[in-house]
Amino acid sequence: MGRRATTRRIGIADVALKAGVSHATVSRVMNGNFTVDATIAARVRAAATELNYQPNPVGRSLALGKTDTIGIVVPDLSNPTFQAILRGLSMAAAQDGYRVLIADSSEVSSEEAILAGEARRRCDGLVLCAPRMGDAELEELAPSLHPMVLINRTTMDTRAPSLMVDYGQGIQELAEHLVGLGHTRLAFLAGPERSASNGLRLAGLEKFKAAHPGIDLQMLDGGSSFEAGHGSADAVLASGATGVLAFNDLVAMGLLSGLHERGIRVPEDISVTGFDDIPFARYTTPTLTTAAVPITELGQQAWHRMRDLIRNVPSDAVAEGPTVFQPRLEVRSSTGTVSKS
Amino acid sequence: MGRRATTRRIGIADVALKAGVSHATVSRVMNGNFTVDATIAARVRAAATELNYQPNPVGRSLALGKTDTIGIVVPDLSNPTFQAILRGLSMAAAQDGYRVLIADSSEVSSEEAILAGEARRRCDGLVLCAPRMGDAELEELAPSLHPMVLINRTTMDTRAPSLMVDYGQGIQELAEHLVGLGHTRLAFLAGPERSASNGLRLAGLEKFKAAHPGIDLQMLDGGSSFEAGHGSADAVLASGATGVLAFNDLVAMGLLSGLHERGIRVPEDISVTGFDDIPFARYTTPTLTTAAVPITELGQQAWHRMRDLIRNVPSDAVAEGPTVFQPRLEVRSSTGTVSKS
DNA sequence: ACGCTCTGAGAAAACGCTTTCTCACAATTC
DNA sequence: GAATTGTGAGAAAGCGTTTTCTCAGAGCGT
Repeated sequence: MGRRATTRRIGIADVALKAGVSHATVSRVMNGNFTVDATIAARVRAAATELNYQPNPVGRSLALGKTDTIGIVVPDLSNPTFQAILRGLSMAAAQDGYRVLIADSSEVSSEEAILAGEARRRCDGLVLCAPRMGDAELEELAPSLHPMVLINRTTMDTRAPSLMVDYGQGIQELAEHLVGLGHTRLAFLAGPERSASNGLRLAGLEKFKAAHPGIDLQMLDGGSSFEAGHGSADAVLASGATGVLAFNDLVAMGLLSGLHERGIRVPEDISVTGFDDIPFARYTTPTLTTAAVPITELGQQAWHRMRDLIRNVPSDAVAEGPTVFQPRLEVRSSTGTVSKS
Repeated sequence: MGRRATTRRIGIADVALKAGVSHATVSRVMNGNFTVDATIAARVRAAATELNYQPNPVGRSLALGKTDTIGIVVPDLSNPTFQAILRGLSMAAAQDGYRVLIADSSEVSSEEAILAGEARRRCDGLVLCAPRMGDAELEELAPSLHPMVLINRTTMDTRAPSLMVDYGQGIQELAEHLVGLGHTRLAFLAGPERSASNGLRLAGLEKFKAAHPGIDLQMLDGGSSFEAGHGSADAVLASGATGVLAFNDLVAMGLLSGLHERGIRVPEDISVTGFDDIPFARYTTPTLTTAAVPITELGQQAWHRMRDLIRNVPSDAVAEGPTVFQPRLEVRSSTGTVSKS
């Protein structure tokens, strides 16, 4: 029996005593159950407001079997993409009276499973962003995590909706855009090796290569951060490419900065593209050509799917298969026609 | 009928049954209470792992009177500053096994009080970022929110630690920096009228004016966003100022962009400073001179203070008065010597 | 007047756990 | 050998709600 050191919060019993009724009746009044006589209800309400009574959510949760809270597992809270997902999710959930609990796995993918389970148990559902988690592990975990919404992953467990971004299509459009500007030597600054979304980009680029045999496309190791992009400047220059597809906007911005330091002009000497269209992409110099992903909206959608799951909306009333978000080519000024040299 | 909708989660009773002991004993074993015979403990543990038993956190919370969760109220999750605080807080709290619950007030300050109370009741403590909340309201609310840590606010309730950033000092240093470069006509792009941190900046600038009677310092209405800065470009030009102190980095970046569009060179024609040193500040063109606030560290500190509160560390063992973070002048290339014109 | 349904409110049983209480049994002491 | 300690585990009492069960008493028809 947990004894609180601090002054006991006022509970339903205090209100009941003050109103001269049983706590059952207080509960009924508080929950708008109308099988209570109007005068008594008024008396209870008066007592409640006078004592400033607020029901204890933990007791409530235990009795109702729900917490009005959903969890989100993110690999890295400093990444603008996950920040945006979190924002969209949190705002949409708040509209329906739900709160969001954060579980940041700090890129430690070995912790992800435990973290996810922990968070799930505390909440009514889980949004999982785990780009590095192995397929097998995800598959094994999925049933125990339901209700769950997946971001950029899929699973055999058909109960778990997936929200995907078509990175393959987006990167192809960016590549096509560069080709349209006359570029024939391209380079892709790849993201983290094991990242699922990097895989999708690579697959897209394979298709692109098949469709454009004449184009030279080199693969360069990169990363997913500013620093990675900044550090790749020399490798990019060495590659001789005139058009560079960065893994994402962060990397592109780092690259922009690295090239600037070396006196390379963008887009006159080299064209650079990003991916995601993070808020800052339109304010870089030059402004960044990128593939815009409606990421806040994705966060919102994640909540809507989750809501359907929680409310047990029959699955046939809901789109089956993953929901795919199409990136939109956003041409700005970091790309231009190839310079003849 | 296919599968049963209600697959009851396995609870302590199942483990007790399987191990042939009472649930009290299971609880003892799970909590490392050593008054249990070793062989029985082993049997219980075996049963627990076999059934993959995980204690229900809600039941646990109710019994223990704690949730291992803290809440944070932020006015706007899209603001990089609050994102950074959240990140620092979340990571530090995670180290000690605590999770963070988000309550985004979406700048609706009328909702802040209810939101804060709601979040507080669900959690063991609350970190409050409410720059717009009225002093009186905060004062009234404070006792009911304890344990609480305040960001950039103070209250008479001495139990609530405050973490403050010395915006006044920071803005003075930036102004001094500009004066040192030869600027005599300055402008301050003010933030939101009712924002507490804007007030601190204004107070700092008053001191600055007193110390530098010869300097012309104009106050311009601005805001706190990119768009606000972008939209102020004309007003800035009209002011004739050669050095502009923007409310924060976001505003500065917007201004940079607006000036760029108008063909104004920075820092040759106009010097611009920001505030905060958000991650992107070092990647703008030109890179942004700003006052660096150790904001992630502030988030971390917020947790440490909260932890002391929760653990009931005697207040005399802890620094009294608000903890003040000093911004550090970060000179980059958006400021330069004044051009003679 | 007598049984009948209805209404409304208290008593009590969940919800899933922790922890105090209690007591049987074995191990010590005089 | 009886009284006295320990030891360890079950029974039960919380924690603060919601909700089912139960049952007085009022209103109605015959």
